[in-house]
Amino acid sequence: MIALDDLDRAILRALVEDASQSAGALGRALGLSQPACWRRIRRLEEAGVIAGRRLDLDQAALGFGVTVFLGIKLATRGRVSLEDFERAVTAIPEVQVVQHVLGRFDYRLRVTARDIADFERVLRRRVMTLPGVGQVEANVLLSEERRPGPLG
Amino acid sequence: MIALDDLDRAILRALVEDASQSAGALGRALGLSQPACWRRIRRLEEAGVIAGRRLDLDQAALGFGVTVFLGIKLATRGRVSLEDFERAVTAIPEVQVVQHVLGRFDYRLRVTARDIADFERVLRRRVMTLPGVGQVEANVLLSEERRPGPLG
DNA sequence: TAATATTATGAAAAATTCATGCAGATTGAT
DNA sequence: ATCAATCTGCATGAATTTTTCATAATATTA
Repeated sequence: MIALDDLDRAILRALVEDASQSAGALGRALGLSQPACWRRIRRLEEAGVIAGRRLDLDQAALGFGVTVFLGIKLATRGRVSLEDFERAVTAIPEVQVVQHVLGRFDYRLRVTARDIADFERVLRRRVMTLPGVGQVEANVLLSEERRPGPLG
Repeated sequence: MIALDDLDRAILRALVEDASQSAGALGRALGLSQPACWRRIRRLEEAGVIAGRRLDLDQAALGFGVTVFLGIKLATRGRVSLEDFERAVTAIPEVQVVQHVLGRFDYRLRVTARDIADFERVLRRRVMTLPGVGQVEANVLLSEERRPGPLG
C-alpha cells in the first residue's frame, strides 16, 4: 500500500472537495511548485488511490427535487433472483446508485423523483414490483453533507 | 428550469462518468467542435446543473477495505439533539457522508473501516454512544454501481 | 564516514487545453 | 422579408498540463 504524507493528504482533501482547481493554484496554496504538486497527483493516480474525476450534478436543478433511499429485502435469496433483480433495476432510469449490501437488507437504491407525489405514485410501485422483492423501506433525503473522511 | 437537448444530456452523462476528458475530445466523440462543446459545459455550469467536479477516491486502496451504512434512530427528537448529534458525528474521522433523512431513521451515515473487525470493535461503539442515539442498524457494502440516472 | 542510489524538488520549455472574438448558418417571431 | 436570438466552426491568445533537466535532500550500503 502506498505511503501518504501530509501533503498528499492535503492534496486529496482539496481535490475531493473541488477537482477543478489547477495543480498550480493548489500547489501555491500548499507551498509547492506547480510541477511538484502535479507529480504528486499523478503518483496518486498511478497508485490507484484516485479512482477518477466525476461531475457532480444538482438533481434539483434538473427537476428532480426529491432523493429517496430504498432498503430492499429480497423474498427469495438464490443467485438467480439476485441477477434478475439487478437486471430489472437497471431498467429504471430514476435509479442513481445500486448497492449490494449485507444486513437486514439485500440492496440499497438511491433514486430521484420530481416530487414526493411522483415518488409515491409511480416509482415506489415500480420498485416494489421488481422480481424477487420482499420488503421495501424508504428514507427521504433532507440534507447531505460530505466529510473528508479518514484523510483529515 | 433550463432546457436540455440530447447533446447536453450526452455531455453530462460522459462527464459524470469521467470528468477528466477534455472538451475537445468529448466534442469530437459527439460530433461537436471544441468551443461548441466547451460552451455547452459552461452553460450547464452557469445554470447550476453542474454542482462541481470531485475526485473519486478508492477507499480500499487507502487501506479502508470496508464500507458500512448506518441507519440511526435518535432517542430524543428535539432540535437540540439534532445539533448535538451532528456536531459529535463530525468529530469521527471515519464518517464519509452524513445524511439527514425522513422515515424509520433520522440519519444515515456512510463510514469506512480497515476491516470488519475494526468496524465492530471501535467504530460501531463510537457511533452507538453518540449523543441522542437510539437504534443503530448496519449494512455492509458488498458492491456499488452508479447509473446515469434520469438523463439516460 | 564516504559513496551510491533513490527520490523529490524547482526552473524552463513543449504540448494541450481552455476561453474568447468573430463571421456565417439556422430558427422563430413580427 | 427582416430582425433578433441562438448555435455553430474557425482562428487565436491565455492558461494549464506534461516533459525535460539539473539540483538538493534522504536513505542505503560499503
